[in-house]
Amino acid sequence: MPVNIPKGAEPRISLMLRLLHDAYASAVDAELTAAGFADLSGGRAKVLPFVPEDGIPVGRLAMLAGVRKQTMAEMVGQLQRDGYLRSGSNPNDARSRLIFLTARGREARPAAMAAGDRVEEHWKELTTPHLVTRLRNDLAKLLDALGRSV
Amino acid sequence: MPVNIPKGAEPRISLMLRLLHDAYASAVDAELTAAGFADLSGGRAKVLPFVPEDGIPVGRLAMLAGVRKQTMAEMVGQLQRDGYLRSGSNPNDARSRLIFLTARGREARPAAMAAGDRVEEHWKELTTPHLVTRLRNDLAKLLDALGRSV
DNA sequence: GCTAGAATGACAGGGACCTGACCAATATGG
DNA sequence: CCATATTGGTCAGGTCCCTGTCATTCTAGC
Repeated sequence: MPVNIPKGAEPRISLMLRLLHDAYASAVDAELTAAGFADLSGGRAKVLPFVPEDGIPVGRLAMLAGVRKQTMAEMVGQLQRDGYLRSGSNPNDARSRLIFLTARGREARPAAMAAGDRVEEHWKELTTPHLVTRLRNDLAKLLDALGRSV
Repeated sequence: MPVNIPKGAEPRISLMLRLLHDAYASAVDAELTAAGFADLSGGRAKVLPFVPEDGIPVGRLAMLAGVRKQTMAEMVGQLQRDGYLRSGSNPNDARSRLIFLTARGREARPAAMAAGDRVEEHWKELTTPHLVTRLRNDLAKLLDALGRSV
């Protein structure tokens, strides 16, 4: 449980962003464990939804998931080791390899996709659907204003 | 520059929280560098505002800053190495040592406090003051609902 | 007084990200 | 058609934060 900060003066937005992000991540982990994929941590699980049947290169996957390609390469490596993904050669480009889902990966994918949804649903129950929707919109607007298209 | 994610379907709140947090952190770093404290990273800078004249133990500092005491111990170690903090013994408790600001620390403190404010100001200019305030409130409400008092 | 439990913090290790420097293969254009 | 830029990926290293475990010290209840 990641810290309780004392009631008092205005907390920094930065701190709240981090705490909320951490809360999200551990909630996703809990969902995945409950769904029988305990070895699929939140960080790695978010990769699966972006892997199409006909394969995808690592760099593209990184862009979709919003991380650097080095990070994605590491995640994909672990997911391969754990049997969720496999890689094959790319006939159109000898530099890159294509990443595919394995049978286990296909099994886990719906759970991975649902986990995030469940967390957001839970947040809506804890507060109001409106608040969560507004939060999402405000985050998106701010990121857009900062030059990160979302 | 931390990734541009493609316009498209709903981005996960989790992703936006992380991207925004990263944006905040690098903006703070930029402010601190501009203020002449290039060796003071955002992570460490947030410690200074919580160090009172009469000293404070590491664990308490951790609680105030919203991190684990191990993390704070590490940060304090670096800040000591870089001359922003010093530690003395605690007359009331032989287990703990008290952390104090050095002259350099006292110099840096206003900059550290201002940096976060400046970033939030900038965000208000980029969007609207109302949006940022609302975001802050919504984050606080959600954290509260999740059992993290803020 | 003395001992059970709480609190302070140190040590060891891990996870999810990042930047920078680099190589290999492809695409481009003069 | 060959020099150059671009793109796909890897290697090395760093940041910020976490958990778990352990020794030391303080504080109450008996």
